[in-house]
Formats: sequence, C-alpha cells, structure tokens
Amino acid sequence: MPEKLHTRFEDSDGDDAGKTAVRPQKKEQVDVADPVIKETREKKNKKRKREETADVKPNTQRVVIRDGEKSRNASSAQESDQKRDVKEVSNGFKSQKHQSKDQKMIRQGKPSSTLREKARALYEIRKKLPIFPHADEIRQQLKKDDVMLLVGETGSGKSTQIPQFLADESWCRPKTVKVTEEDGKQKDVSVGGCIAITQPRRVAAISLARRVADEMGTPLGSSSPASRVGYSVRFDTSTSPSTKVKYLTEGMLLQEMLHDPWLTKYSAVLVDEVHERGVNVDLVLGFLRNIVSGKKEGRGGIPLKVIAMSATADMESLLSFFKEGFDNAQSTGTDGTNASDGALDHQDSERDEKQGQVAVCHIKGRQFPVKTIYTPEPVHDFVDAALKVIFQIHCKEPMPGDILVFLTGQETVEALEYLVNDYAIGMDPALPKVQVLPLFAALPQAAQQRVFQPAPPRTRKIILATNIAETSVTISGIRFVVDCGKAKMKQFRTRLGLDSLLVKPISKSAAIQRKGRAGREAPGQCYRLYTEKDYLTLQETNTPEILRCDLSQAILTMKARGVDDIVDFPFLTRPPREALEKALLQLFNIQALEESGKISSIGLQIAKLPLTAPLGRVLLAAAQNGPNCLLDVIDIISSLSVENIFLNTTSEEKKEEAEKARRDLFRREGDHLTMLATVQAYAAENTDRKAWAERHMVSHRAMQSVMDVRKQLTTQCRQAKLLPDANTCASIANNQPDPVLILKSFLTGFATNTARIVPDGSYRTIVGNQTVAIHPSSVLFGKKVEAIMYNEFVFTNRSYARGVSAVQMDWVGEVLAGQ
DNA sequence: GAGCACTGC
Repeated sequence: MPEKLHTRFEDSDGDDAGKTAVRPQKKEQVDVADPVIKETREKKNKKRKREETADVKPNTQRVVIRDGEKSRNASSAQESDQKRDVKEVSNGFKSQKHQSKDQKMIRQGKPSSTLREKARALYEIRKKLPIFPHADEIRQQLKKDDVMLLVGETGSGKSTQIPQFLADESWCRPKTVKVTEEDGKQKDVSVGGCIAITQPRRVAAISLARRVADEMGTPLGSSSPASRVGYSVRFDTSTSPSTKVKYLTEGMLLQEMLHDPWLTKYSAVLVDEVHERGVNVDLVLGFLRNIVSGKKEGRGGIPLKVIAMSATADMESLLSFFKEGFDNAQSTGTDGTNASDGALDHQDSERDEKQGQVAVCHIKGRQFPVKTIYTPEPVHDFVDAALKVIFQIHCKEPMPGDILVFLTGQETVEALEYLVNDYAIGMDPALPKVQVLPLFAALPQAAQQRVFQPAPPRTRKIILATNIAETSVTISGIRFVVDCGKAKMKQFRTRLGLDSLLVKPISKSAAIQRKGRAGREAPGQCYRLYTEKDYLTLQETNTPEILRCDLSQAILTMKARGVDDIVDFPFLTRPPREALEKALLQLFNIQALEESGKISSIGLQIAKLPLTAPLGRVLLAAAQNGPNCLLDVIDIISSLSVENIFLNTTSEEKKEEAEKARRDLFRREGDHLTMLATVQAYAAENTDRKAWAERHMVSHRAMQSVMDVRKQLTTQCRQAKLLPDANTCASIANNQPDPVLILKSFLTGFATNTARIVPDGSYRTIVGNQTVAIHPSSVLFGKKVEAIMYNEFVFTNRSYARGVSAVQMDWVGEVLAGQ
C-alpha cells in the first residue's frame, strides 16, 4: 500500500500544503485514491493553516457572554514570521530516512529524537495560540472546580492544547481506591489517569489525536506501547497501555459507559463542540452531570473533571444545567463532599466550600473581520437574488476571492448552477472568468473534491453548497459568503411517527457560522439574502437534535446505563412528554422494555449493537431463525446503515444503463432482498470489487462501509454467541436465502411500519390509516402488492415509504398479535 | 416518476 505509507509521511511532517513553496506536493496529495484519507488531510491542512497564523494576543475574560462574531486582525509581519517557522519544521522531517529511524525507535518503545525535535518546533507555534497564555489560569481553576465551561472561538487552539495543559496535573494521576461492589465486597480499583476528549465526528477525533501526538513528541496510539496519545472511533481504535490523552467520538464514550458507567479510566472528560447539540452530546452531558454532582461511589469518591467546550455555546443554559446538578445534590445531601471513605485527601475541606462552583472561561479566537450586507427588502426568490449578488461581487470586487453560496438542497444548487453559467456567457470578456462548483452530499466524491482544487488563473470560484459547508468541509480561498438564510432540516413528528424534511430559517448561530467562512484567511464580506430585521427574529441557536428526532435510541441508551426512570435524567433540553412516551411505547412494542419500564434482556442486547433499536430487534429475531437467516439479515442491515448503495443516476440515458446493469440484482420481493443480492454479489467478487461496483452502478465507497458494518456485526454476534464460529459460518454461507424468514425477522422490528393496499390502489398504514406512497427509488415503485413493510416513513412533498418489501397481511397480524 | 442537510455506535 504505497499510498497509505505516503500519506502517513505527509501527515506527520507538519507541512502546510497551502504555501506556494510546497504546491507540487499538494497536487500529489490530492491525487491519493482514498477519499477518506484525502478528506482528513484536507481538513487537517486547513486546521494547521489556521493554527499557525493564530498569533494575536487574545482577550480573555471570565464569565463574559457576548457576540461571538467580533473578530480581530492579525499583524501580517507576525504572520509571515510564523510561516517561516512552519517551513523550517516541515523541511526537517520529510525524508524517508528519518521516518524509518523513527519507526525503529518506536518499536523500541522510546520516543525518537526526531519526534522530540518536531515537538520542539511545534511548540513555537503552540505558544502563539490564543489559548496558550491561559494555561495556568485553566489549571488553577480546575484545581478548585470540577466543572469548567469554555468558549473558545475558532482557531483558539482549545481542542489541542487543553488536554496538554492538564495531562501532568496531580489530580490527573491514577489512584487506587477501595470501591464497594454490588455484592457488598470491597475491591481495589484504579481510578483516573487518562483524559478523554469527545468529538462529534470521526475525522476530527483522528486528526486531532495525530496533531497532539506530534506536539507532545510521542508516537500515536497503538504504534508504540509508550504512546501517550490515542484515539477511538468506530471501526478504528488506536490506543496504548500508556495512553494519557484520548480523542474519541461521543458515541464511543457512551459505548464505554455501557461497561464502565463511572468512567473509572478517566480523570477528566472534555466535551468538545457542545454547541452542535447532537443527541449523543446531550446524553454525555447528562451522564457527566450525574457523576460530578453525585457521591461518585464507583470512583471511590475521586472527582471527575468535566470541561464543556464550544465555539458559540449557549453558556447560560450550560451554566444553570451544571449548577442545578450541584444544588440538587447539596439539598439532598448526595454530593461528593459527604463522601467519608477517606479516599479524598486534605483538599476535601477546600472542596466543600467550592462545591457547586462552575468555572467559566472565554477565549477569543482569531478571525478576520467580515462585513455583513443585508438586503434592504425581503427576498422572495433567493436563487434569483443570489444570482444577482454573485455577479455584483464578481464585477465589483478584485481578485482573488472566491464566493461560497449557502443554499438549501440539490435542487436549488443545480438551478443556480445553470443560471450562473448561462449568465456568464454574456459577461464582459474583460472580467475574470467564473468557475461554478456545486457541492452537496449526494454528489459523487470526485465531483466534491473539485471544490478543493485551486481555480485556473484569472478565474473566480463560485461554490454553490448546501449546509455541508457549514461544519463538515472547510474550503480555502473564500472571501465572500452569500447566505440564503435557510436550510433543509429533518424533524421527527411524534404524532405521525414520520420524519419531515422541510426548508426552514436557520438560527443566528448558524448564520454567524456561515458568515465566519469568509474570514478565515483575510477580511471578507457576507451577503445575507434577508433583512437585518429578519436576522434579529431568527432563533438564537439550532434546535437541539433531541427535540427533532425519534427518542427510542436515546432512551434505550439511558436505560442500558442504569437510568431506570427517564424523568430523573438531567436533560440539557427536556424533550416533550409526548415524545418520551411514544418512544417508551415503541421500545415496549419491540420487547426492549418490560411492562414496568425496566430494560429487558432483549433491550440490553439491542443497546450493545451499533444499530437503531428496531434494527437491533430485527437482528435478534433473525438469530432466532438460525445462523443462515442471521447472516442474510446482517447483510441487509449493513446496507440499510449506509445512506445509499446505488449510485444516483443523473441523465435519462444513464438511468436506462443503470437499470440494465442492476437487473440481475433486483428481487421482486422488494428492497431488502435486492440489497441482500447486491451485498452477496459484491462480497463474492474476489478479483476487482471496484470494477464490479462500477459495472453495476453501485457505489463502491458505500459498499466499503457496508462491509465494515457487516464485519462489525458478525464479530459482535459471534461474541454474543448468536453466531457459530467463522468456519461453521463459511459452510452455511452458500445456502439459498429464505425470503419469508428474512422478511418475518424484519417485521419483528417494523410491525408498525406496514401498510396495506386499498381499492384505489394506494397504500394506507396499518397503524394510523395514513396514506403512504412507495418511494420512486424503491424496486417496488409502481407495483401493487397486498401489503408493504418499510424502514423509513418520510415526508417531503408527500409521504413516502423507503426501504420497502412486499409482505403478507397474515404475517403482520402474527407479529402485531404477539406484541 | 421523485428528489434527500448532516452526524454517530
């Protein structure tokens, strides 16, 4: 794998791909085949660039909540100084000779001199990060307080530096304490020693770990037993026995809590990007609040330090969230200060006074000023308005300076793409050219990558993006942002039991985020296609995901970690009672809960699986139907776990081609068996899977994820003794699938996702009697069968069932009767 | 004959 090797060298040399001096190298990087690696690197390079130019003396004030938009300018002299620094660093560490010496040293378990040199050089850059002067202040605060809320704006260095500030603190050393177990016996347990930093995304966790390992001069993760920095994400964990700083996804931390609810490994948990407010971060914060404000029995009274970090956090609600935890504990006498098992040292008395205090810290980031321009009047057609603004900028503003336009979806992106290209034809030839680049998730990877390539000379890039560009992707060269003020958002409607995808106004913090994209490298401008008055009426922050999604997963997660009564769980934002009840009922219906509301053994098994509750239930039902059925169901579930295994067809011509190519994979029983046929054919292809995928118009990238999930699920099923060993599985692998058994397994988890045909030929849901149409992407589209079962019920322009198979009414009856 | 932002175990 020369490419991977190459990648690693590139990644570890602290290079800055954005500089002219190393341009040729950048080109080489972009050509690497693996899109994931490419993406990670792309991001990291951007990040480095930001970090290395972040040299302004910051303003830090405690307990200040203010407009996160304020930005400051950097002195260009300092900036160029720093670039020189980085160049020296990178030049020293590129040769393969060094690298192999490195590797040898790593094998011996000693940090190599090159690693140390590199760390030393990086230290010069770290010193200039806005957060750096606050190291002592942060350390002092955390000696006193167990909870800290930290607002660090983009580029402040919080995610990389804080773990390093804390790693050598005395409270961060492992301690052996006596813990009373459930059976009443006392046991010696080692508590603490490690710092966890959670991230919402996998790429972020891995690239931060890599960066911090470089800065600390230690090898990364499992490459050496002496490594002090590691990471843990799904499909990829890299830690060592001496890991002190561990980056992990929120989901991974929740998974660890399943086996270790007291997080005994950790002395501190840093929760990063709290403002994104995904469901997992809300759950993590709830569990952490319970630990910090409780007696910490399972930790022998040893405190756990919690730092919630974010770019634009709603600090007031976080502050009252944690304070409420301490207040409740004090009033009921369950707080840590009452622990009398002698595990705490003399600091105990000091802690007593400080109990309930939450430190707040605000650190300015480094952003260039961005001027905001509103439309004087409300706009009724933002595509049209965007077109005008784009050409206004293009005609008026000097080069360089690319334009990033935020739109709502593929449809508006493509409409504007057409208009801009059309308009550009009649443009004054004296003007620079324009290059229009669409960017949305459904776009093939190669097309997405085009936005990262520099524009040809005398050409302005115009990137038309969905909110993929808000968090997931960073593009350099942007000086102008055009923001339509809207986004498509998914909302789960409890009463109807369906997901709706609707165009909605964005929040103020999302608008600020979008605007910030113009000020990464130089002063910029942001054109908002709405009035200032409209801006002021926007919601402050994004609606937390926990208010917008089906809660069954979250509740199962809680119950499996010992929260019996969800009413007592500290929600940062409490979901409406109705939503909680509906989710409880759903879990009860699939036998994940007992009538008392306690989690059942089925529920516990489901909670361990990396699947939604209904899919987990399906897997267990399939296990009851024998290993043959289970293996087939794993294949189907794996493809349901990735968004779309079939490539999107754009043109009419391609559509026919695709249909022909996929004909041998299609099954009349429906989408589930079609997916099974596809996964099995792909897996059976031993020579060139990529070519096979191309021939069948199947996404190779998606199939690679399918294979990852499939492997994870079979491994877990084997550990849970639901599947026999690999050899036995191999011998049954060639058996013909049994469609009835497979579909009946699915009905166990999806009995309420069924509809029957009515005389006019449409389908009505069996529970609720709502009209539902088969989604055009389904192989059953336009077909009429007795009844259908579906995995998803979504509302866009009308109600659609997606992931559809034909079932018989009496099967549905059987399962519903069994409930 | 429709069209779908983004994560995560």
